[in-house]
Amino acid sequence: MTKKDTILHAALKLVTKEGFYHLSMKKLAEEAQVAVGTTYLYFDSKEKLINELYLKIVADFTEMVMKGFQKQKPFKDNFFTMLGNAIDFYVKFPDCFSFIEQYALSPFLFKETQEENFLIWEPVFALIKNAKKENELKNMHVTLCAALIYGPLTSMMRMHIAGKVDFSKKALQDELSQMCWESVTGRK
Amino acid sequence: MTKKDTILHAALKLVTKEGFYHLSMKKLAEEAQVAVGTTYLYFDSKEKLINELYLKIVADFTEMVMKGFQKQKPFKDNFFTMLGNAIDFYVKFPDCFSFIEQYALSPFLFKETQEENFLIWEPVFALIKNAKKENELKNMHVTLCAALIYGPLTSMMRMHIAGKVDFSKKALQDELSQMCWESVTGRK
Amino acid sequence: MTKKDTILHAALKLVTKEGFYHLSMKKLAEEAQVAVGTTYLYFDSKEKLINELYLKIVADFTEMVMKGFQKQKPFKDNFFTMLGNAIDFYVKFPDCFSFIEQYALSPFLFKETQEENFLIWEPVFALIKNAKKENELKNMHVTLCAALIYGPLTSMMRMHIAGKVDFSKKALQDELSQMCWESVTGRK
Amino acid sequence: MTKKDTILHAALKLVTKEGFYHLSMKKLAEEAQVAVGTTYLYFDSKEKLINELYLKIVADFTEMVMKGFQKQKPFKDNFFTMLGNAIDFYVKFPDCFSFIEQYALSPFLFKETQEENFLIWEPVFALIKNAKKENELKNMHVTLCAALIYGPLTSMMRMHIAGKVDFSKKALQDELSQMCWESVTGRK
DNA sequence: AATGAATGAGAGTTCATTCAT
DNA sequence: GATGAATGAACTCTCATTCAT
Repeated sequence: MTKKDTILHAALKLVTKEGFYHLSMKKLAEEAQVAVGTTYLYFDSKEKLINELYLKIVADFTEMVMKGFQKQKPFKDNFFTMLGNAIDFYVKFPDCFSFIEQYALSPFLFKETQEENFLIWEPVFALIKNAKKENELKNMHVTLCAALIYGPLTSMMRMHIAGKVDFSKKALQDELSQMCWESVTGRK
Repeated sequence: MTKKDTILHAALKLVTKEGFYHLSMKKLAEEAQVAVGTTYLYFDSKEKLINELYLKIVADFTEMVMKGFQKQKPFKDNFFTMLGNAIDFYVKFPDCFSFIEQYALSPFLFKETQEENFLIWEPVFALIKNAKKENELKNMHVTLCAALIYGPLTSMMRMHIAGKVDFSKKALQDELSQMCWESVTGRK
Repeated sequence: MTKKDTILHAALKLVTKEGFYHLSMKKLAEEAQVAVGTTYLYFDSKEKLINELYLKIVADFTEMVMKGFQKQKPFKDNFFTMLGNAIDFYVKFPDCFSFIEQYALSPFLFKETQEENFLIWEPVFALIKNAKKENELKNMHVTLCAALIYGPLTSMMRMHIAGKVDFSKKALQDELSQMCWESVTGRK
Repeated sequence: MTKKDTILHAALKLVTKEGFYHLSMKKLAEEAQVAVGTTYLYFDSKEKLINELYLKIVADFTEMVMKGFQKQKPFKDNFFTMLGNAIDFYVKFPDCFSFIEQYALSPFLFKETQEENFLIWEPVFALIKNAKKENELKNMHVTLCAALIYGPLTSMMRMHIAGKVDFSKKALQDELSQMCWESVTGRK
């Protein structure tokens, strides 16, 4: 792991544990076991660091989610593949989920537009576009469809992290996938 | 409006506009058009202020959502009433939505347990309990059911606030309600 | 007791208990059971209040110490009378001792000259002047003589207040007087 | 001089000049010619700084006073050595005297017990214990004996600092020592 | 490249004082 | 006379950032 990655990793851990509000460059440096000054060799500012971390996580997430996606495959296959991938990613890396959510919700925290808040949604919209062509979905607004897929996932993750439910169980994950599927298609 | 409410109102506005991260007592006082010291006449600390605001919003939300709920009514009526109420509240007071989301997502921002993050979920769980007795819901884990109801709503609101969609439109709201209904019951 | 005295009394109590450093007008008002504003009806400022309290205590002390002093009486009588009076005063009103000491030691706390720090010494110097005429004292610098009388008394009081010794015991008080007497005169 | 010592030195100077009451971290930093933040690199808090300074001064004082003290020497030698040392220390470092006095007199200024107020008395009590074995002292309570030694010294120093007397004069210092000696032993 | 002491603006909070009631 | 809500300057302390080493 490069020193840059070590720092990003430490940032992720601290943000998850204590939140943006309590993240300080000193604590970050300690966690990453480097000097404060070292951080600034790799990142122009705290803000840039956070943004870079966000983009990295989104890229990882997107890559993971798209794994196995094939345009020519039936929509149903792609749907379960991608939703399954997303669940896997979040359950495996709850810190990433936690970070993304905090980032998305903090207005102007470390970003100038709200656009990038929705980068994480890209795969969802890609999937929907794919489905539309096949006329697989119930007739509804595209954002609503996205909300029906991504919303329950985030809610489950929040409860999982809070210890309200154990979302690492395969059965529960499958249940979510199935319910989402029925929800947007109306079919079993 | 009492001075205390003026301050809470200003806090809500600022948190929505700039996020927790940038909320300072000085800016808050300016926004509320009082002196810094005045804030401390009504709240022991910034922390207490934020917590109080959160509890107030949750109380308002809960009250609003429960309006029209009647145990003896058919579950379907209560479902559409409550979900409609929730949508109305959030669309009418997007600041409240934004605040609640930030608060819930911030680990240990100003709270020691994660319990209170889920106060906002109370009405949802109340509704589900109500439904269980009538055997109206698809067979699924209770938290999943809650996620299928509350998740899409929050996702829609996020997109609404980001300007991705206009969720103030009655048609779209009804669509969400209908889709959620189908999603958790499997019936039209 | 007039309201003014009530306030002074509260100030004395608080300064003794928590020290100048922690004395606030709000706490003072609470202790005196008046409104903060009321304090300012009787004293122009915190500073003036403290100064007035100091002068009052010094006046009380001086009056008490001089009680029974008579120029025509033998020096020895006056010596034991006055030193006894001083001991009585301090033991009876340890708060006053504590206040005076703090006041005297705080450079420019609430005063512009150091002169008034020594008002409390007046009776001592008066006594010494009285003695000089009678040629009763050992040959020594007048300030040293004052120090030999007043110094041990303050030291005993400090230890008394700290609980190191019980200076309320008559035997110990008499011992101090006797030792001081021998110390400045060289006679039993 | 290390930066830490520079800061302690500045604190001592300011406390002497303006008193605890007016000591602010900003003024302290200015006096020490460092940034405010720098102070906090060396001391956790104002409180800790003050306490550390106190302990340092007491240690210096004690070391200085004990210099030349030898158990096997006659008590008289030790008495004059130690008292002379104490006088020297205070006359040479009146700021230290001033600081110690203020610290000792401030109830709960920055300390939780009154115990440490008396650290400065340690050498005095050590000396007395030494004397007791040799049966040199008049028969009196041990605290009274301590008061007869340390009390006049502090009183002289107070008057010296206030400009009432010039205690830097060797003759006056010797006079004090001699008077104290006679006072506690009854012998010349 | 790497360090961490140093910086100083800005944070949350307190408090002597005022003034409309 | 009496009140106490309101003020804002000043307090202690933090922290993103810099720079000499």
